[in-house]
Amino acid sequence: MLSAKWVRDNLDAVKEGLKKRGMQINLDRFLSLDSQRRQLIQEFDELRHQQNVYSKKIGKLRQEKGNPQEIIEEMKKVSAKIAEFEEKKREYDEETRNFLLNLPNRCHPDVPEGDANAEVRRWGEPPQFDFCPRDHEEIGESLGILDFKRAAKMTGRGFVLYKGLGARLERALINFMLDLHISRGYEEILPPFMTNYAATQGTGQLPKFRDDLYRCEKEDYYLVPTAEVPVTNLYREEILDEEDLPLSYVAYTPCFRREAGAYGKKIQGIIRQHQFNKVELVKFTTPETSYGELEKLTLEAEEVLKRLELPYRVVKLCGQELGFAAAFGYDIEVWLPSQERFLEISTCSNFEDYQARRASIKFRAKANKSTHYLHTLNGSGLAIGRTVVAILENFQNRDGRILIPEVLHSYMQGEKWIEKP
RNA sequence: GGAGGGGUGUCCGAAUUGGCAAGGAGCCGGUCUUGAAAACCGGUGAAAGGCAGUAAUGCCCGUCUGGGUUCGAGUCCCAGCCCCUCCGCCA
Repeated sequence: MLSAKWVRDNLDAVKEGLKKRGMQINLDRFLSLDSQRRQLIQEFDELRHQQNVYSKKIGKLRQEKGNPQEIIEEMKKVSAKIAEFEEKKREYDEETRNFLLNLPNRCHPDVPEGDANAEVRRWGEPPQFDFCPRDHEEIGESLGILDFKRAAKMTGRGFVLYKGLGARLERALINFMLDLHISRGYEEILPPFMTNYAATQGTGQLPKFRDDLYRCEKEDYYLVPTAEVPVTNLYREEILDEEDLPLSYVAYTPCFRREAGAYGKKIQGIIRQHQFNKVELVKFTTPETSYGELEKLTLEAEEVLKRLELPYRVVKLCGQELGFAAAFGYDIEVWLPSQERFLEISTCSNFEDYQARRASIKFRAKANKSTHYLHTLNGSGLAIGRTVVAILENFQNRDGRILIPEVLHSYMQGEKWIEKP
């Protein structure tokens, strides 16, 4: 979140960000609340000061065998007043906190105006077919590697079951991506797949996006919607050394999302599921280096598509598409032959200090040992299910077989084709 | 799931019947030394926050977390979290 002080001092930037995001939030209400709150704090602190001074006097008097009864009577009144103020202060603090938790991050000046993303670059050529390309759902079912009906039977709508070479392809992709990122300097994390309330609030999913999460009621634990949540919370409430930054992590987790109210052709098959696999990249950096690191992280995610020989493009996210907690971000979109469009397969974001402030993650500066919030970044590298979609569609043959990308052969015990058994 | 023990700074660790949160290690500087270590001297250290102020600074908060009792809580009471030991269950 942003701090009350920052919002107060940077009203124009906050307004600009809200405008780009197309959001309406009443800042005047916040401002009057904030000034009332500060007035209250001053009076409250003054009373506390009085209490501290006189309490010491009472202690001293008692040691000298004097009678402090008169002061005690007087201080009872002060104490009662403090209790009153405390109640009010709690209300103000709560209201301020609620406001700030529901305020999105600011927008970086480079975030495009309007409601359209801006294309930055393209790689590869969409494949030309001398037949009508089928969509992944049809391909998957006809090859017997995807089973939606039986997944619905054991769980419900929005789940899928991978079989045989389909399951092996999914698993191969997870390992291929992890190995690639590890070889390029990322450290692997295998985190818990559930997080507690504080952690889930730290990255911005709570309280605003409560309805998008699966919750274990008894423990108040949340199934992770992305590895970003546990991995960013690695250092919650910690102070790191500047020399140790940037830190780069890669983590595989399944992701669980309720996705309430999403239907339609665009998200058919395994494009949007309640459970999907993802390999995620997370970085902790200093404020000075975060945008440079975002470029590197994005290229890292692109590298996966290059090696899989899948055509894609990169777009700069406009304010309305930008995540709630992000200040700036790119989408990587892979070519989808059946729909003749690009499909989002990775979002790479710089959260600046928004998550760090929520989760209280700081670093100690080398120069003067002062502490500052660090910057957090993340990006999918990549969403596994959608990568399967892209492979099935882009590498399909007239005869219904699927050519497995060469880099995956060693991960699939030499299999080169997915075909009907 | 049950029983017991514990949580104070970067680390170790005190604080009596409730009354200014010891001491040590470390860190920084110095003396000594060819250089270092050791020793000695001095300094520093209770996070992070918050409020006021141009600032120096002042004040509030702050002993795992949240409540409560009290003029006053590290200390007393209640609830919770985490760690350790033992018992039960268990892939």
